[in-house]
Amino acid sequence: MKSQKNTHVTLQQVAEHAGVSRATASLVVRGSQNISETTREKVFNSMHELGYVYDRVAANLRSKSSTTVGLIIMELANPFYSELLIGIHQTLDQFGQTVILGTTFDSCTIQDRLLSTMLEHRVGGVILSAVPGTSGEAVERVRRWGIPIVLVNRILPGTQCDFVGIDNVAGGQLAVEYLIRQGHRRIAFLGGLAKLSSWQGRKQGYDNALRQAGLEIDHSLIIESPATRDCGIELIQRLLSIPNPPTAVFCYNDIMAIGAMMKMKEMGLTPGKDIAIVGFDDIPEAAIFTPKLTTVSSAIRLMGSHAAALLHARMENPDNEPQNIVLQPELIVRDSCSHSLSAMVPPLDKNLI
Amino acid sequence: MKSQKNTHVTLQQVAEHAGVSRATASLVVRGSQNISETTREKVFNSMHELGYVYDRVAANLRSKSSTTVGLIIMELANPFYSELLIGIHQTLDQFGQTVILGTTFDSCTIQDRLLSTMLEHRVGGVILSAVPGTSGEAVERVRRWGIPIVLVNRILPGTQCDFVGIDNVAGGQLAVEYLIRQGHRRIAFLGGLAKLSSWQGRKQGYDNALRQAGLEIDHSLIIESPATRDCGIELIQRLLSIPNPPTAVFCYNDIMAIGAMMKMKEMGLTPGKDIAIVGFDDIPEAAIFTPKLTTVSSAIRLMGSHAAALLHARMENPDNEPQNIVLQPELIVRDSCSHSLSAMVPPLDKNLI
DNA sequence: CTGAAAGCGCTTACAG
DNA sequence: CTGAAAGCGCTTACAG
Repeated sequence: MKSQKNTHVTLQQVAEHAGVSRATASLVVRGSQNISETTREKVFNSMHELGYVYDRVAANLRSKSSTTVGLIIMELANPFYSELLIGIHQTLDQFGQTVILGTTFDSCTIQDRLLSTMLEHRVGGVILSAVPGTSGEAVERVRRWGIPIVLVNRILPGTQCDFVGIDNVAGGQLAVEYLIRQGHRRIAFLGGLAKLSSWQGRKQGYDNALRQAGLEIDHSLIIESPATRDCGIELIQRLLSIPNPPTAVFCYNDIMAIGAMMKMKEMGLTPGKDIAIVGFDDIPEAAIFTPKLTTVSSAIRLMGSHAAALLHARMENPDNEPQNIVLQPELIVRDSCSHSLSAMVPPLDKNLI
Repeated sequence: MKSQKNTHVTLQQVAEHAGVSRATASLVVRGSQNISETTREKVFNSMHELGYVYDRVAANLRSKSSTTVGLIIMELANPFYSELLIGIHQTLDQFGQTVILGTTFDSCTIQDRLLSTMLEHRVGGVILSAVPGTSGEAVERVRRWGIPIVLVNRILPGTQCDFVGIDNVAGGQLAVEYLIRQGHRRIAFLGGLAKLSSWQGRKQGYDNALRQAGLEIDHSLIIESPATRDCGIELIQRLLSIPNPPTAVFCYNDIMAIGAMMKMKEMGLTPGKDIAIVGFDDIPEAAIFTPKLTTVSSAIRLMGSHAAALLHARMENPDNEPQNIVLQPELIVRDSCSHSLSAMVPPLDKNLI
């Protein structure tokens, strides 16, 4: 009657209206089996008539459950993370969980604050792409509360934890082997911070490929930097002005590769023709740039999807063994490294192949 | 002592440990002024010693408040929306609010479901980029629950609601006037769905600019479509094969413009030289593409930031007049439309300028 | 299948 | 500044 301004209808009121007890109404809302068809209908009718809205927050409090998951990433502006969010959000949605988002900008302080906030919000679990240098204590604090945590993309040494990531070694190797097959001998590894586990992996793959081809590692061709576009722009310039510049560049990630290619074009160079470029991640931008970027796919959405599934499994079964999911990368060949350079480089020693 | 597996510490226990009442402890946690320094310290010490974590969910339930905001957008894969999310998330963060995200994929059914979920989660407010064709009833249902709602980017006719968006008419006019000044006379308006308020605005701006220059509107140059990259690819092809093709194209948004330019390059055409292209939104990709896309900025992050601020203001002051924030667009001149075409087109009649 | 009671962890008055 | 009591909206046993 007086439902002009829907003053909050409670389950209590629904029960009274339907002529049943609160407990019964509660069972109906939660879809219990042991309720007669007629009772169920009576309750549903009352719900609709009164405009009832289930209060998940109250329910969660009482039953000590949770329908939210905390996601902590570096920043949204990086397409890698928005893709990751897409994957995570999509599969969490299927489990009826909603995500609470936090961005660290790679600051440990912010990450600590976010972790606290998530605990205060009683999240059912946390998906964390950890700031490099995160202490094991930080994740322990969360788990001591009985809140499961899965690490994504970035490994945390010394922590027994569910993890999902890409095989960076294989990825790096894939990229550099390809460049070698294209005839390149001087191949740079550009950008990324050496403290990141993903950098170490990719670098390892780079080393492996070079070594297997009998090529020497020239440390002047390996330059560290934050993995930003601007650094890509800056580093390629530096790299091309050294006495004996590389003919190919394996970039730490696509963002850097795109920065590098932009600068090259500005310098009058044609990426893929004058210098070969390979990226890592396969962000959407890689396919729209000219030339289209040859890159190693990180299967980002899939990674997100796995992270969500892993967390869900862990929430159901807290005491299982920690799982490690390592996705296999794939080389996506596009236009940023053609054969045209092979003429200028000497063939490999026969005995090495 | 037994804090191995931190069994949930409650405020009750903190109070006991500190030798104060529950009420006092509660006041301390919330930072009340009327507490003596010594009491405050005692309580804080106990909190740390016991490893207490404030339960925001319980607090919100009791005090009928909320620290979450629902955000409903079309999809995350569209850079426009991830930029919007960045703006919203950032300023909501400053207000201590966290966002619960939902994506509609432009389906009314999904949107209704999301709205319900948000209500069940007791969000303190909703920021909605509404599916075209959303009934006013849907937003009324939310507001009847006393939950404020702000519309972002897409207007909803007949709804009295806070709103923040861009001046699409001015934006369209800016773009087309620029093309006319560059010497173009046959200018297409490519893509977008006519049912979207933003399409109608941009189209209006297009009409205005043409009319003011004394140019006729040729309806064969106006093609509707979903605002996707693939449609951009498809439409440009169709547009260029008509008997008297345009020399310039104003695209509904940047995504379509990029699709169109990709196709043109594939066809051996140089965007900006053979045909001028202007986009709308200024997504990050616009600055990366070759040629760099000349476009109308939607000030996306700012829009998100305003939406968050508006919602916050409304939550504080539910009974104020609904506010309308209309951002002024800006033309970002880059490389996708040069002067080089001006030679091929006749000058404007003098009496029209 | 139902009802009465207790409780999730906090805040809200209100009397001291 | 403090304590005892009630209550936010729900779920959980448990006896019928």
